[in-house]
Amino acid sequence: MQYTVQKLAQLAGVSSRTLRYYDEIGLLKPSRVNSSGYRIYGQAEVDLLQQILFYRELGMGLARIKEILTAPSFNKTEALHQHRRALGGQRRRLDRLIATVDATIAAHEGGYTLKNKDKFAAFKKQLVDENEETYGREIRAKYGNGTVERSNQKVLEMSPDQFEVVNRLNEELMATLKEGFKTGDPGGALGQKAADLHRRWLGSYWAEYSKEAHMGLAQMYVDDERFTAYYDAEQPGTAAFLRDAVRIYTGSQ
Amino acid sequence: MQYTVQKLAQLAGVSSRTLRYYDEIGLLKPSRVNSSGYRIYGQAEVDLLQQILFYRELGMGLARIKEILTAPSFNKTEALHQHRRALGGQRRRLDRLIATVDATIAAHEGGYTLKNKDKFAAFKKQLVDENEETYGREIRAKYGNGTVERSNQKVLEMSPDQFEVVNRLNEELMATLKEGFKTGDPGGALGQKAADLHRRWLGSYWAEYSKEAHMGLAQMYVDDERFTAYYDAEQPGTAAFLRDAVRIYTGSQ
DNA sequence: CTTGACATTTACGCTGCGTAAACGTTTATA
DNA sequence: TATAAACGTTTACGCAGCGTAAATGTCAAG
Repeated sequence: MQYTVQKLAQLAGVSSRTLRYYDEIGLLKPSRVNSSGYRIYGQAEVDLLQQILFYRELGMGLARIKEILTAPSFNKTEALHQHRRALGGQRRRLDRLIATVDATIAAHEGGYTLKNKDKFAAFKKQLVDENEETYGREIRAKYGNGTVERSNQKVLEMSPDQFEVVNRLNEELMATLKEGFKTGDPGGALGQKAADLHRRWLGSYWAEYSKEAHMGLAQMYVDDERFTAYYDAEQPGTAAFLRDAVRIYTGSQ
Repeated sequence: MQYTVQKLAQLAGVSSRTLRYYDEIGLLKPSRVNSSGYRIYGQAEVDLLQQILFYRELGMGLARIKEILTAPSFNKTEALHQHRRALGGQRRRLDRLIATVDATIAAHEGGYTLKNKDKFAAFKKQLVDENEETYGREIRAKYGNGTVERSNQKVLEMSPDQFEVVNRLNEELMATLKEGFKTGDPGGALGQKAADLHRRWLGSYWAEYSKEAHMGLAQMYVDDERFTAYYDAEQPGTAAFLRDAVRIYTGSQ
């Protein structure tokens, strides 16, 4: 059985351009080329193409497929395992994305559709209440009722967009802290970046900024075990690292 | 607060190239350009960049992000819903890929590691046995013991690679049948492609091919309700469509 | 005044083809 | 048999989102 590009393309359900491309990169060469320069494929090439398409459907790159299929000694099983790990990573990433999108949608729907307007408000209110319940007394004792009330008010007034920014800032802060902690130097670039992010994150909650208040809050992260637990969740010592970074950042003492 | 490219890049955790690119495509322009041509960004740009990066992390394209952020009237919620649907599709696709890779790995490990050599063999044997149990009597009655034995033997001798090809052929056959069925024309391109795929799929099981045997098998797909159920699973009438396509393909009657 | 660290623009490279242009070959039809 | 339609060929740009030079200008420090 002999096939021209078009025939093989139709048989395999790909475009003729694809076959020419595979020829070009040396992935699938025709068995011969006739006197007019036409590519002629035989049964062996059909079978090989099936294999190529199989691996392609698994989401593998053509270069990888070439390795697997052309080097007979290539360890296909190991390649598959590696690919499987990559896919697993992709899925975890996707799941995270989906969760975030869902949360964002919930916030938007609450915020922008009149029908569910209260939903987002309730969402934020719950956040404020939770915060009050968890940290309220200490923060009020330390910063006074006015500061806390203004902070809560600021959260309640946030638009979904601002809310996103805050969440992103927080995520970035945590990531920077994680990296910075590894360096062990709160005065280093990462430590100071973390302190700066923390200041900006704080700016989303506090109406006015002062170095003293900033430093005071950072100190509380170490003094109050509930804060410590939050920041040390992934890596013990992170809260202290942030406190030290903020101390340097604010130039305290 | 004023930032140059590098500063902003460091602050946001992206490369300066990225910021220039965003400027180039009009996604994020600096607040001003100084006399030396340096890009200067202000607080507003920092905030906008945060939003851009937020949507980027959701896996959105920059063009889409531009729409969302530059057109103030753009329906963000709808865009998010749409994106959510796309992500859902991606996850379903990923899950399918992962299942296939896992199955392939199982076959390979059985086939190639000595330790689990029997596993793949057992896998194939089970397939043969199941087949025997389900269709054995009819097929033996129709084609004789020899044909069935040789078919079973062929399956048992398959390498994992051949196995993959067969599975892929089957998938392609089902897909082509599904599309072809919509056209309602078993003599059309898709119908005949399905018949050809079916022949090639058959070639993986049967030692020798004959038009009569091919046609006979296709007829059985209609006569035997277990076959019919298999092919009609997604769309009733598919088995008959395949029978008709094979009738034309083999030039029977 | 030099050095080094920044900034700028221009432009090619990567993946996996789609799509078009410009042109030769085979096949079917008038 | 002439011609048109349907195929084949090569060359090459385009897509997304930057990475990575290369060539060159600017700024702060020693």
